[in-house]
Amino acid sequence: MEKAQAGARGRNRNGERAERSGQRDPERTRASILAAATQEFAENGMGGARVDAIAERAGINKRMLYHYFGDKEQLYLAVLEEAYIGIRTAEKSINLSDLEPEEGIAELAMFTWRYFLEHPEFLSLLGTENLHRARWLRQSTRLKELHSQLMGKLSDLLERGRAKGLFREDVDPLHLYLTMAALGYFYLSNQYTLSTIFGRDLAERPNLEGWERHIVHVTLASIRR
Amino acid sequence: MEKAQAGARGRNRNGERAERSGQRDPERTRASILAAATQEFAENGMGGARVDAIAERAGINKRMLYHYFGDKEQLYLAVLEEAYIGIRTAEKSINLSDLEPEEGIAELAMFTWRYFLEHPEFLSLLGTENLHRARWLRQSTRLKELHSQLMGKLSDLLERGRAKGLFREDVDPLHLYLTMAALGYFYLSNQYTLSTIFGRDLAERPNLEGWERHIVHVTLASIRR
DNA sequence: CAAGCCAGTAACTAAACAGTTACTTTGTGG
DNA sequence: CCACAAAGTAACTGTTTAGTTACTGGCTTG
Repeated sequence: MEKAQAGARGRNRNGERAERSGQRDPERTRASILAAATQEFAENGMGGARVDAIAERAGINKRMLYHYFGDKEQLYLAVLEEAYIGIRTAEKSINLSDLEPEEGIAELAMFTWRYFLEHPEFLSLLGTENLHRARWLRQSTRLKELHSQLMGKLSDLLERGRAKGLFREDVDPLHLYLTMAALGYFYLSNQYTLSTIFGRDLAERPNLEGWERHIVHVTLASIRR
Repeated sequence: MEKAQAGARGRNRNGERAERSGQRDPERTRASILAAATQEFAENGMGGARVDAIAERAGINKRMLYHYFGDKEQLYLAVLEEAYIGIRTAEKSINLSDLEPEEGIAELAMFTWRYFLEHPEFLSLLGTENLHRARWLRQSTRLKELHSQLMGKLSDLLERGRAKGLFREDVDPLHLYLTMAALGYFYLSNQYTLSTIFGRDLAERPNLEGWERHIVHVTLASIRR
């Protein structure tokens, strides 16, 4: 740990070299491989991604990729893990305790939508992972321990809304989560076929804003008494 | 046309041979290649699908595949076109004129859900096509002419419901269609990662039935006055 | 009934691919 | 300051892949 840190920030005899991005930097190399792999896997899927393309994108020698990650499959798993960690981390920072139940639900619906909108690579990786029936996700002990923060917040809001007589008694928090996620995921992940078939560009600003309002409306309508 | 028909049903001098699956049968060969390719592309995506695997699955020589379809990409396009034709054909056979507006909407929501449930290969092909930003769908003149029957039926039901004062005035038929489709698509296409993460098998009968009821409920709740 | 076209086979090819070998360079701790 | 470990490079290897070549066998039409 200390060794890596010393190497990374380059405190050597003559400081010049290290400051200007020093020739060696394991952490930066690892990070750039991971970033390049995320792009490549998101754009082409597991079957279409090319190890050589990842190396080129990362500006490193292919050998390094095997040095840091083992093989293509382990690299893919690292990418998937990082993507999940990203959304789970973002979920943690939401604070709803000051909000009324309806406002809180609306906030969570918008959070999910906006996260999907800003992280198309996450949606794409989910698609690839599901094509393979969660083969790598199921292998990952790290990810199986990483529970969604959203479910707890959702259950809490449902309880508060129920107590106020606003929401129905029998709402399943999982159903509520799936509803919000489904509306955002489908619109974005299928935007290309949908835009082509309906002759209407779903990626245009007004359409995106209209769909965000729609998600909030549908989500709330589905749980109200 | 007449030539093909004569060849297909094998009316030759000595009828025996032709009856027992005659050695030559262009239409059957073409169909079995298409069926095998549909499976292979659905299971592995465009990047992961293997031409040799398709030939083996179809029980034909790889040469025939190039003979009938040109190359891998054109074969994929044929598979995609057939898949869309399948759902559009099924849509045509729905008759809603005898139903009340709410019943009709519920019927369409259930139709969409059940079609997705019974045709996982269609969902998978959509996923692959969207990964590639509708690259092949956009090329296909056949598919761009093949409009969804559902939108017309939906608009009609919305109009009737609006006239009866049941539905809101400002419902966008496209939003309604996307809502129904999103709820079905996401649940099924992402069932593997979702089941893993939430520790609850979404493919179990009671869960599937519960989700069907949920789709109908949400869809109707989203348009009611 | 023969001429020619279409269905079908097997073996091949060139390129792309994941992964490896053998080597050099750089930084650090004893 | 040197020994050793980790970071990095270039060129290679065996395999898999899409697509082709050169051929055989069977059906239909004039």
